[in-house]
Amino acid sequence: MLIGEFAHSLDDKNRLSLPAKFRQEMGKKVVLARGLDHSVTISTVEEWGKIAKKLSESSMLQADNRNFNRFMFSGAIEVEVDSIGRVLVPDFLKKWGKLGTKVAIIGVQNRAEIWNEDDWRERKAEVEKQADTLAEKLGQMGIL
Amino acid sequence: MLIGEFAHSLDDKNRLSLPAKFRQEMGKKVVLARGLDHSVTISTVEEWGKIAKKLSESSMLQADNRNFNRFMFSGAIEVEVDSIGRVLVPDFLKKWGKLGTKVAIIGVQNRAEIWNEDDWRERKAEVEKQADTLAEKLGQMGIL
DNA sequence: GGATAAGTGGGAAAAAGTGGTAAACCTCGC
DNA sequence: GCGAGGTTTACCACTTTTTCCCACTTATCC
Repeated sequence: MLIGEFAHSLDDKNRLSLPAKFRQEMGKKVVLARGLDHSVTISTVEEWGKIAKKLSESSMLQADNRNFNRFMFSGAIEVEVDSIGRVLVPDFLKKWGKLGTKVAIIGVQNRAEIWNEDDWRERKAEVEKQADTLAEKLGQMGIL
Repeated sequence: MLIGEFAHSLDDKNRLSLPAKFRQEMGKKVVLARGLDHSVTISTVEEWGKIAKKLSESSMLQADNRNFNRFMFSGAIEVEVDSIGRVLVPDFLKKWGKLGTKVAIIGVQNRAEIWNEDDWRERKAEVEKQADTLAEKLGQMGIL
């Protein structure tokens, strides 16, 4: 389980250190891909395999699906984690995530997400604003 | 698994470097063919065999299918990958894909596609615009 | 506060991508 | 049949990008 939030930096060679706490679980190969809301996801190869399988099950007869699959597969890449825990973020994902030097890496269950630091801060603030509502919901669900 | 997006160029001898990440999987012979939506596909010989098999199994009774099959088979060509990873793109495929000097090579699971760089950029932008659809599709597939 | 680990940065070596040259081949006309 | 012209193929060379390794700084843990 990947949890926590980390502020890391993308250097001028597009290298990104994975949080030390994630490294063991991630293994030495990970898959970077487009995520929702212009985030960049980091998954294990296994997790990505599951996603790829689901994607490939959609019909190729519809133009919509073809383009969607092109978008998802072309937007992903398998990268090696180097000897000290860094990965290379390709340009097309850097653009997708609007990533600059400062990024946030957050753990979300079985994947991690990379965010532009400012975007993440805003998003987090919004979520926190809704914290009361959230607590209420959790209460209703009997979780708290 | 062929994934990722790469910007390469088609030189004035119609030579195209395959992305280094694709070379091992592609082997030393590949099949170039007409793809849907005016893309040019690159497949391994094995993958092409599977596609050809499916095509040949489709009903030959319908005139539509017969013509479609003629079209697909006549447009496919087996080419050698040279010693440094390049293939020769024949003129009729270059025309089919409206390929100029700058092209995008994208991995789409079990095949790669060659696109005119501008066409690909536009197509990608179209998908990106539909953020709602993106979330919806991923949701439907149980990816999120 | 010292030791260890984590994160960042940079330089040298290797590989990838592109462009070009020369040799082989084929075609066509004489 | 032979040679000229053009086309194709194989090989070589250059430039840029990527990869690998090492070093430094900052943070963390006893």
